[in-house]
Amino acid sequence: MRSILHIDMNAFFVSVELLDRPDLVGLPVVVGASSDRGVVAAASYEARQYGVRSAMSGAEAKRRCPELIALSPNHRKYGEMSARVRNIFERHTDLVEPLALDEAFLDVTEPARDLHCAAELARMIRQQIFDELGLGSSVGVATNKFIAKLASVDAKPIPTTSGVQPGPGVVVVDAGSEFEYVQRLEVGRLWGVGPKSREKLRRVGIRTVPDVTSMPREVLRSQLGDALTGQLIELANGRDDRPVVPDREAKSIGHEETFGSDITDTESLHRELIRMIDIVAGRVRSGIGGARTWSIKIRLHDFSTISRSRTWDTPMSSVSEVADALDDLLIEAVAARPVRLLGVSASSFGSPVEQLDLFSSAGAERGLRDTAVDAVRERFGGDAIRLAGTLESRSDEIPPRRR
DNA sequence: TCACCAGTGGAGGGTTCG
DNA sequence: ATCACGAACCCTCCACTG
Repeated sequence: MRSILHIDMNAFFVSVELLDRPDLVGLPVVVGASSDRGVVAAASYEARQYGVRSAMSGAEAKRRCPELIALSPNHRKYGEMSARVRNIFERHTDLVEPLALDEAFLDVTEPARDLHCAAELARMIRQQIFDELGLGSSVGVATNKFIAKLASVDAKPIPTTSGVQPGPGVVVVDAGSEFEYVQRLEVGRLWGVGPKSREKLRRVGIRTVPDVTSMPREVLRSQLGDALTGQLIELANGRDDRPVVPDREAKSIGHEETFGSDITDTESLHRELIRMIDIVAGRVRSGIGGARTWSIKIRLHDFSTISRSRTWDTPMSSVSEVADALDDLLIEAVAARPVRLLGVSASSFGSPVEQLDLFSSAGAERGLRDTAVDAVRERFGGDAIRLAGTLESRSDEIPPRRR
């Protein structure tokens, strides 16, 4: 029997900001949404009393709470604080799996023999986070990841119209009561069921978790496919044997941007492509070195999305070689239509095979050049060198659409 | 020549989550 | 027309291999 904790920081981005702004404690504060086009990244519980939620547009949030205070985000600060929180986790176990900056699973089966020891440990960790960092958190304690994650929601503070109730902080779901615990839920709360799957399930009369457990497997499979069906049945029964995996390796690295206004000319498109490959290639080189598969993602004016990819036999990280191949795919796929978004991503990582490059002098030169570019940027900053293809017409650059 | 099997991997489209 | 971004994962089709 495992002991799993799901720890979730309360209103993380806002709470971190308030450490530097104690004058704002107790007020409706959000991070993000500083312009009307932006969205709320995090909301204080006081703001939530007004119905302000994360992912809400800034305009909507201001409408619900006119005296709302909007702070601009500072991701570096959140990353640093997240590392300090993680540090506290790692005093208690090596089995820490971060889900996001503000969330992690801990497998504490080793230090805590049963769930009640685990709950004691959870209270200690919460206390340490509060004492050392001044931040609030909520913990779910259970025998598996899914139930622990659900329980941490129940551990949260409760915003009501008459004030913020503290919330229990730690919630334990006892071994053996997992099934009962999930039966009360709506089907959309199951991990992997988003708006699309929910609608499919609704069409065959499934709205709640008990509906899932009473439905023949074949009906589910016809709607959702094999993988999701298997997972759904497990979760609906309160079972989840996924392990806590620390140090998950990234399987892809990408970058995408929505343009301030749609791009219509091939020249600008080409320039943006090079710029994005350059960004991704830099991250790829600083990681494992190269990637065999490079993909582009295109969103057209009408929101339709196209992806194209090319896979090489050996890992690639040379901007110009990748660009040569992707540019053809891009021009062909776009077919002169207006482009709203462009993205580049790399996957199938491996270290580039040096010997192969050395036999082609052109390849070797390119490899050396990219490495030299990285070295200069390391010393003088990211803007010290920009690829020639991205230099033209900085003046007519369109402002970013977001924020 | 056709059909089949199982496994693998690429391509392209899509969903979900934070 | 739900907002943008980054990442993981899934499905289907298809080609190739033995």
